[in-house]
Amino acid sequence: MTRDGIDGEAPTLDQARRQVEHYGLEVDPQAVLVAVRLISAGARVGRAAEAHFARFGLSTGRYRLLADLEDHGGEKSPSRLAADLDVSRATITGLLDGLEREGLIARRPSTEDGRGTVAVLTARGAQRLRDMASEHFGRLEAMVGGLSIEERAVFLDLLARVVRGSAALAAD
Amino acid sequence: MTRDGIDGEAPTLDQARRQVEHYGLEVDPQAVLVAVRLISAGARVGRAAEAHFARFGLSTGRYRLLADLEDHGGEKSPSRLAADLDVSRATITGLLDGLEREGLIARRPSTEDGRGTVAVLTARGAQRLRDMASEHFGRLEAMVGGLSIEERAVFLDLLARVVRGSAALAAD
DNA sequence: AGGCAATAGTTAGCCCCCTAATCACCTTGG
DNA sequence: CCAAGGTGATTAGGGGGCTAACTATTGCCT
Repeated sequence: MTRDGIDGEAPTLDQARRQVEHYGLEVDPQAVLVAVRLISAGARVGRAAEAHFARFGLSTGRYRLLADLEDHGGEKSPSRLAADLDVSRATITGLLDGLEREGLIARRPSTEDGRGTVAVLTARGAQRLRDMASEHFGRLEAMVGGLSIEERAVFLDLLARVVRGSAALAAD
Repeated sequence: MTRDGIDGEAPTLDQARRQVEHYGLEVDPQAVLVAVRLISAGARVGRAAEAHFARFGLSTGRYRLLADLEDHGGEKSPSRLAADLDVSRATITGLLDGLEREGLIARRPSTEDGRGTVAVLTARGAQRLRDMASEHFGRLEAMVGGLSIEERAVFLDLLARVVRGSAALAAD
């Protein structure tokens, strides 16, 4: 498991230790390992999610947008979507373009703001969500099936704290 | 903290419950929440990492490649890099292109395989790693600073198991 | 009222990652 | 010994995300 070259994906404690020593730093190798594993895990999970949504002709971003729209009654402005999904407005434009091309959402001008637009979930979009719901949620559940209820609670807590800590990466 | 609209980023248990109910599924909302939070956290951390590496004129992928190269004595074939970093060979080609353009690595033809190339860490590349080491590792350490030693160990374990579970997303 | 900063949305250009297809070279087996 | 299949690397084309810059509209403030 700590072998080299075979699994080739998860960074090891040895690697972290070697690096820290190589530069003569006084940093805890385990802390580095946790950080590196999290970054690596994030990428892996992200790609798995992308493959998952591809089955339904969607991507992670497009699904999140659709689901958020539905949860909000089927209508929302792009700016609001950007804030709620925590991505840039430009990204929302791109996601809406794709979803509109497939007829899963529609854009209509805002009635109360001349600059504004509102994204509307179409019947087709709602249908797509319905069609995939069972398999989608089933797989999500299976993904965390290896953890007990208590472990899940602990994981949620730790994850939230590390995510908060990740601000330290980008700070300044 | 479970309020809506303010933090606008982390999905809530309420949302998960609403969705599951909406489709009349027998799925544990907490399990869904954990999965969704993980996916969302992965994206967030990934973007933070990208911003972090941008400070040094690198990206996550480029840094990982450089670090792996150094840890391996400064030389490795693209295929080997692809396997060890767990990305496609095409991605490695792109990363090497960028790094070569900046003079951080060089490509030279393999001596024992006419098809092969080997990526070599240049002095400039090694220097770049040295220059950023202190800040880089310091920030990584700060990122997980909110967790105690024991919590880090627990987190590593849970993370590994969830990542293993993420195969369930892409399976079939 | 008139000017000007703030906001909504889009566009353009960049990087990362992917898959599929291509070309070159290696290796094996009839 | 040479054809066929395998492997190394690249290219082409796609999607997602970002920032910065641009257009249009709003709304505040003097």
